Amino acid sequence: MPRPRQALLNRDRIVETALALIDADGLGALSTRRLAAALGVQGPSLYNHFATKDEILDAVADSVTASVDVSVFDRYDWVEALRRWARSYREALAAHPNIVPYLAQGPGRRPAALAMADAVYGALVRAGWPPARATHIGAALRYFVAGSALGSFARGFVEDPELYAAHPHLNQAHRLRGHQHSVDEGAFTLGLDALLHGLAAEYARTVAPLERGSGPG
Amino acid sequence: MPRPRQALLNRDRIVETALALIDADGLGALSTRRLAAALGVQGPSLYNHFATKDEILDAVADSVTASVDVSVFDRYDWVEALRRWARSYREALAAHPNIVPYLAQGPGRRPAALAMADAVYGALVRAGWPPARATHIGAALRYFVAGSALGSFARGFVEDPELYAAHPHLNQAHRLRGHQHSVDEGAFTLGLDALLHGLAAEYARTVAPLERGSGPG
DNA sequence: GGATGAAAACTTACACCGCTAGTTTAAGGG
DNA sequence: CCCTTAAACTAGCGGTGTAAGTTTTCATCC
Repeated sequence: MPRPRQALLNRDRIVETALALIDADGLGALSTRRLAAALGVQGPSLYNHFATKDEILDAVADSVTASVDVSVFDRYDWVEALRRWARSYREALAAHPNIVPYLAQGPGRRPAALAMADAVYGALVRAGWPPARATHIGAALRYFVAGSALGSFARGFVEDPELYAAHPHLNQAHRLRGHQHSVDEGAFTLGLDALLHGLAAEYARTVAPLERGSGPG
Repeated sequence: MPRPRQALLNRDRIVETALALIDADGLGALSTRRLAAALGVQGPSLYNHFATKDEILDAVADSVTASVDVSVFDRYDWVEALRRWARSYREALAAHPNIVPYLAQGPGRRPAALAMADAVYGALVRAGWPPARATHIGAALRYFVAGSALGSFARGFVEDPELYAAHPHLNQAHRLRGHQHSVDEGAFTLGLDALLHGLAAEYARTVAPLERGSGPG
């Protein structure tokens, strides 16, 4: 089949299908030939639309990042905005956990990831945090969110009671998988609350005193 | 070459060499053939010592986990123990960042990872945290540590000023790579302090009141 | 409106991948 | 001493990313 009258592929369709395959079978199971087959096409045809497989993965990763709500930074104070952003970020990643190891390498050159970094950093500086501190806070939150989405904590444990016999405190660990959602959710909420609580305390101690009277007016 | 008089391979040598290759060239660059070549041997010979490549990676991951200091849980109160454990954990991972995506999938059946989970969970329960809460705390800390080691935050940004021109707050982002260590370290310290501060606050509110008078005596 | 060049599919092919099967020889136990 | 097991080998299978070159169609310009 030479050039068809109606193009069979376009970047969006490739990205959508790739994400679906990654969700279904994992990052390792995505090959150019399998992806092409799912699109009704031969493997090398993809290279008319993307230069490398990594470029496809970049586009997939950015499509996930794009679904994170960063508008919260315009509508809430920095603590509440961070809380809502972190939740939205985690939801976006948890919906596609298999792409997280790739995505977590950093924003690189992905536009949605850069826009998100910009929004977070900007909001923190606007709130009065010194630039270096704002960077640290953004990084710390990203650490936590990425870690929480990277692999389910609960799914990391095997459903085999015998395995835990030698470990005195893990005798219930084989049940974790059954409570995966509540474990992962509870850990995330606890950690996020603790992090924000701690950050608010530092803000009150180091930033707020300087802010008083330095506002507009 | 048939069975040699002196065995050329053993599991430890394979694991060491694999870790060195992963450190040097990344997880993706480790192939059985390359690993074998580095050991002066043909690819399939590895399968006399490990059943699959994943089994090799499991052993590599566990050798990294094994260097985490969990003795702190016997020597310090829970807050200080968590702080020191998290630092030791992060140091271990940050020394071999390329294996982290694999390792972060959870303990699975790896003995050192299980021993670590046991120590953390046991110490928290001993301190009076309810079991479910202890699980959450261990998970939250692991999220944060794994996220921080997964990819350097600073290294996630490209050293190309033009890329950030469109983002009003990122005009200094291209300098992040140059301050990688201080950025990553600062973010980790800030986040860890905030997390522990928040946890201590919740402990004082919910656990400590019950502990009073319920100790051995 | 016919020539021209780019675009989008194709086929073929290369080097590499994880791993299996079968072979050879040495080591070690009865 | 024999026999099993172990540890290296070679050969090879099906799969991978992607480069190269082919064919045909579409869009554009004189």
